Amino acid sequence: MTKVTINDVAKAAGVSRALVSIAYRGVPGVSEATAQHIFQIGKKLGYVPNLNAARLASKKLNTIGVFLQDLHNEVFADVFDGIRSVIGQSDNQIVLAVGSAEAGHDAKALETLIASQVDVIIAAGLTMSDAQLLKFATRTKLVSVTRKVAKVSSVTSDDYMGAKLAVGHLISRGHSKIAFLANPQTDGYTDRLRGYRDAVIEAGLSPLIQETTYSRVQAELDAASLIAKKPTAIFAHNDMAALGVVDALVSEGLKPGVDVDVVGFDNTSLSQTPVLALTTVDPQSHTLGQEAAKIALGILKNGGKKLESVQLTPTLVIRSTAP
Amino acid sequence: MTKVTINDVAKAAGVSRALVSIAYRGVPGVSEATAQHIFQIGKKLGYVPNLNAARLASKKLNTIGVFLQDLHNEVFADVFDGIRSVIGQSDNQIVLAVGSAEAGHDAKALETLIASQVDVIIAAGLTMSDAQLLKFATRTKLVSVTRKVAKVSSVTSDDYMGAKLAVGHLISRGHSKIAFLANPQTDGYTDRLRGYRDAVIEAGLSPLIQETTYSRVQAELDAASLIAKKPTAIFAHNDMAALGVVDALVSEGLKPGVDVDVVGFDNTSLSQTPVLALTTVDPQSHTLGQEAAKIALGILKNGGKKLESVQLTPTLVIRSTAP
DNA sequence: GAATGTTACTAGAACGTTCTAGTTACTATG
DNA sequence: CATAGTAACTAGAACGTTCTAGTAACATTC
Repeated sequence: MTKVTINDVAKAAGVSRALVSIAYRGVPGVSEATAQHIFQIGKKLGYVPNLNAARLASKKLNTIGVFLQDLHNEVFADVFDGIRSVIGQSDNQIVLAVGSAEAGHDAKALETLIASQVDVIIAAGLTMSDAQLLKFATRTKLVSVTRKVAKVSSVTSDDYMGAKLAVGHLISRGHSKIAFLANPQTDGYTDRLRGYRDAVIEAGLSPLIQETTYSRVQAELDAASLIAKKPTAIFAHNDMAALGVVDALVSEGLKPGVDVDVVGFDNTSLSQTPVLALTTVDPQSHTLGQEAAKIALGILKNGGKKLESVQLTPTLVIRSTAP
Repeated sequence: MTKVTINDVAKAAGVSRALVSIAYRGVPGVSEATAQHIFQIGKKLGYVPNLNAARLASKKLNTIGVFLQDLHNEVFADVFDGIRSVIGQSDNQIVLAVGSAEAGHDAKALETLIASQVDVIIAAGLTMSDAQLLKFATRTKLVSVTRKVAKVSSVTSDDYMGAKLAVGHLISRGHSKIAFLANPQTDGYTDRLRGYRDAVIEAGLSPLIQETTYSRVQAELDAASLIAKKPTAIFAHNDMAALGVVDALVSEGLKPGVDVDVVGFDNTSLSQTPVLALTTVDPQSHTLGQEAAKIALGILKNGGKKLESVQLTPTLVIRSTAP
C-alpha cells in the first residue's frame, strides 16, 4: 500500500515526469500511443495522482467550494443537486463542507474551504451576520445561495414575493386571522416576514407572529402555543416548521386544510408526499443551485470582478393543507 | 486578494519559516512571546495556511474521508452527525464526498477521496458490488457503515434481527398476509430479506415480495401494486419507502395502522413526526456513525492492520402505523 | 568547570505535482 | 532547398508547507 508517484510511472514507462502529467490530465502534447502505454504502466503500478500536490502546483486546476448549512434539511440536497448538475459537466472539482447546529460553525467551514484554496465558494444557507458575510466576501470569491446580502453575488428566490403569494392565497380563501411561525435564523427571514406583514396589513388584518428555531420538535411546541391563540391559518417559514404545525394541529384533534390552513416554504419532497400534501411556496431550489453554479463558473472564467445577483420568482404549490 | 504565504509572515516577523509553521500548528518549540508576535503579524497580513501544501508536506496530518450515499435520505445526516461528534473532538480533518443517483458514482467518489490522500475512509451506504468494495479495501483503509462485507471493517445494525423484530411484531398483531417492499440496491438488502422470509416462514405464512428502487415516488407506485394483492401488513425496506406505502394506502382510502399495518426501517425524524407516526426499526444511525469514527481513529493510531466489525442491536419503535 | 540538558530557534531538503522554456524530429510551404 | 511550423517530448524550477538535523544560548548537575 506504499504510495506510487508520478516518478515511479515515468521511470517504468521510460518517459519524463512531465509527459505522464500531460497524459493523465488529458491535455494535448502526447501521442495516443505513448499515452496508452503510460496508462497501462500506471494502472499496473496502481498510480493515483496526488490531488493535494496537483492543487498546490497548478495555477489552473479550478476547485469550487460548496457549503451546505444543514444536511437534515432536504432543501440543501436539492440545491446541491442543482450545483452538481452544472459543475459535473465542467472538469472542475467540488470540495464540500457542511454546517452544524453549533453556532459559528458556518464561519469555520468557510475558513476550511479558504484554506483548501478553493477558487470560489458557493455557500447555501449561511446564518452568520451580514457583517461577517461581507468580510468573507472580501477574502474570497463568494456566491451566496438563499441568503441575500448587498455587495455580494447571490442567487435567491424572491422571499418577499413568496410570502405574499402564500398569504395572498390564504386571504383569498377568506381567512381573517393568519399567523406566521418565524425563524429569525432563517436566511430569508426578514424578507418573508416583510412579505407576510405587508400582505396581512394590506388586507386590513393584524399580524400574529410566533418565533421558533430550526428544530422540527421546537417548531411543534411553538406551533402549539400559536394554535392556542386560535388563528384560522398558519404560514410557516419552511416545510419542516410547517410539518411541526401540522403535527401540533393533529394532536389537538384539528384537521389541517379543514379546521386550520397551513402553508409552508421550500417545496421539499416532504411536502409533496400525499399523506402530508402541504401547500407550500416553491423557491426552485434545484434551479437556485444551477444558477449559483453558473455564476461560480463565470467567476472562474472572468476573475469575478463584477457583482452578479439572480433572483428567481417563486411559485405557490397548492395542496390539501390549504386547498 | 493575492495569496500571502508563510514566507511573507516569516519575513515580516523576522523569524524563520519553520518557526511560523511551528506556531500555527500549535506544537511545542516556540516561546509564547514570539508565537503571539507571529500570530499578530499573520493576522495583519491575512495569512491562511495552505491546506494543500500542508497535506503534501506532512506525514502526520491525518485526514479522514467520509462518503455519504444520499443527501436526500436523512439517515446519512444522522450517521454524519455521529461521525462528527467523535472526529470533531480530535484534531483530524474531514474530507467529504457524496453519492448521487447516477450508477457507479460511489466508486468515483471513493477515487476522489483516495486521490485526496485521506488516511482512512468511512463510507456510509455503499451500493457497489462486494467485489468492487473488496478491491477498494485493499487500496485504502476503509470502514463501511450500514453495509457489511466479509474481510472489511464495518459498523452495521443487525438487519436480519431488525427485520425479524418488525415482522414478529406484525405476526403478534395477528397478521397472516405480510408483504415486504424491498429495494435490492439497499445496503442491508439480503439480511433484511432473510429476516423477513425466515420470520414469515417460521410463522407458517408465505412471503409476498415486491421490489422497488430508491425513489419515494417509485416506492409509492410499487406499493400500490402490492396493495392490490391485499396484504394485511406491509414491511418496507426503509422509512422513505414506508412513506410511499402510507401514501399509496391513503390514496386508496385505506388507513395505515387500521386497515393495513405499515412498518419502516431507519427511524428517521420523518417517522417520528406525529402526523406520520411510523412504526419502524431503529438501527441507531447516530451511534453507527460514532462507532465508525472510533474505529477510524483507531486505524490512524495503530495502522489498521486488524479487522474490526461492530454490529449494533436494533430496536423496534412502535408508533401508530402498527400500534 | 566540564558534562549534560533544555529551550528557542534556523537552514535546507522533501513532499508530488504542474509549468516554463526549451529541444528534437518531422512535415508542409514557397 | 531553405524556412517555417508543428508535434512529441524533456529538464528543471516552482508551488507552500513540514520535517530533519542542526546551532547557539543558557541553566543544571556533580
